This record gives sequence, structure tokens and C-alpha cells, in this order.
Amino acid sequence: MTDNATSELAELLAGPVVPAARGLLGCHLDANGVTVRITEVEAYAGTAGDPASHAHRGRTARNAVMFGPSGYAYVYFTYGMHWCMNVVTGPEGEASAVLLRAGEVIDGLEVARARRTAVRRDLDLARGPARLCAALGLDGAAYGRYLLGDGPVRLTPAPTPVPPDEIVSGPRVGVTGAHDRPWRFWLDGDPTVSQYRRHVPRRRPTIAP
DNA sequence: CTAATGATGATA
DNA sequence: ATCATCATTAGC
Repeated sequence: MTDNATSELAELLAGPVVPAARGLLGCHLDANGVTVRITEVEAYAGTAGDPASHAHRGRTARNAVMFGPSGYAYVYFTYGMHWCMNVVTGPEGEASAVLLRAGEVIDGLEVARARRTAVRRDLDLARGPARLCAALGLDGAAYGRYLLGDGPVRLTPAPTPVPPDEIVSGPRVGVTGAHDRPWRFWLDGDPTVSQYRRHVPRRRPTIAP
């Protein structure tokens, strides 16, 4: 069963990645007993000349789902310890996606707190892409899941649409290239939006004496 | 500021 | 097979 608003969201996700990214703001993501309102996202073009995209160098085992149809979850493991989640957008073969960078926990606070023991304020529960996945209990098991149906990971339209003038954009976080593209979008003034950090090349491990 | 911690993709 | 990199986070 798909209501009108869900159909509209599905259509939006099937289109160009930037409108899709903006449209994901305010949507709800529900998984493993926690619901989050999406407050910050980043757009990534697939093979179409975006050096920061995981799909930039073509299809691999990791990014395979990005090359499929829109509305599916691209979840990846990074830095040896963190999971991050994207929503695949655009037509099949294009491999564009939107990284969910932050959200506000609006349901399942107790569960989220239990998963994020390091956090002091509720605002920090899903403030950051890996934190958002941790709060929602998302990992590799969510890879390739369809998000607009009745599955274990559900993406639902914003209960109240976000006015365009509440959306701010800026450079993406942590990416090495394409800093010129203002493809990070967030809700103006929202306290759950992650702090911007300029990308710094990691220094080589200090040489042992 | 840096350590943690392992998959990934490039190179050979 | 080996190496550098990594869409990050927590804790000094």
C-alpha cells in the first residue's frame, strides 16, 4: 500500500539527486524501534563526474546497490568502525545517492540512548552520519533494503513539508575533492545538524623511535 | 589534537 | 600480496 505522499516521495527520489536530497529533509526514518527526523543530508552524483562519490570509479561489490533503482539503502562501513547510510536516487544505472548526515530522534529515545551511551545530550544522539546509524541500529544488514515499503527500515514523507527557505546549503563534509559543490543541505538553525569540519588529510602515523 | 580499527580499491 | 586511504567519532 502506497499513499499519495509516499508516491510523491518515490518520484522525487527517482529524479535528479539535488531535489531528492532537499526533499529528504524533514522525512522520517524508522528502524529497530527508533524514529528519526532527517535534518541534514549530502548529495552524491554517481558516475557523472563527482570525484567524491563512491560510485565515481564504476560499479564494485560495495557500491552495487547504487547502480540499481532509487529508494534502496546503500549502507557502507568506514574507518574500521562506523556505518553510514544513503538513499539511492535517480534512474537505474546512474548511481547517485543521498547520505543521511544527521537527524533528530523523535521516537524511541530510550532505545537510542541505550545504543549511544557516550552521548550526553539527546540532540547528539543522531548528530552525524555514523551516529545516526548507531542510534537506529543500522548496519550491513540494512544494505540493499527497500525503504518506501513495509520493511524493517522505513522512510516516510515529512508529516509537514519543509518550506524551501528553511533549507540551507554548503560544501560537503569530509570529502577530498569537489569542495566547490554546495551539495550539503540542512535545516536552518536546527541543533541536531552536525558541525562542519573541513577535510584534513590524515597525517601518517608517527614513526616509532 | 589523535588513536582506533578494518574494508576497500589501486598498484604490482 | 601490499599499501594508502577512508562521505567518522570519542576522548584527551
